[in-house]
Amino acid sequence: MKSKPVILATCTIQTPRGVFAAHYSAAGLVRLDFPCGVGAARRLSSQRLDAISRSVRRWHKQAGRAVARILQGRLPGELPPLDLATGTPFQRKVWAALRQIPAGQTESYGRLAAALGAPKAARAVGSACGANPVPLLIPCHRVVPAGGGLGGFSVGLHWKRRLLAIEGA
DNA sequence: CATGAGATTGTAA
DNA sequence: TTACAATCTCATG
Repeated sequence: MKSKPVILATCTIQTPRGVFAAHYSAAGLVRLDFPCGVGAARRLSSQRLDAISRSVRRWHKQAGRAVARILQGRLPGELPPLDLATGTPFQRKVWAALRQIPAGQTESYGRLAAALGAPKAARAVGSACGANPVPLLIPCHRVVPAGGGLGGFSVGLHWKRRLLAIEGA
């Protein structure tokens, strides 16, 4: 039985680049939403921070600081715990590998696949990247096609370009 | 160098 | 079981 984690709180993160939304379960950060495009103000069921548990407040503080730092081209610092219960075993392996790519550096889908012991699963790795629920913190933007170009990005290619530029890659 | 077809893997419906 | 996806590689012109 695979069940989705229960979201306890949805909190916003204000940045010069827009408003992010972070969703938390009892285990940690479940998902990070990017600012949704053209001012289409999507309603967020955010709750008052003071009505939430102590741990969520701490996590949100860490998440907010990490996001802000990354957007400034600095290292994220300490991250909140991530609740990746939604992912399949393969996806979690991919996400774990993503977190080991240092800032300013890029990997190809194919090389990542090889690192996971499945040299021919490049395309599957791409799918797993697209399923990453916590972009930015899990740096899926550092993965590009072996043949050049940018590949794809779930939240919009302009973000991928922007993030890579910020990190100087 | 640009382009296209075929191979290949993991996932959701 | 089928169809799809943020790929790769190799054969051509």
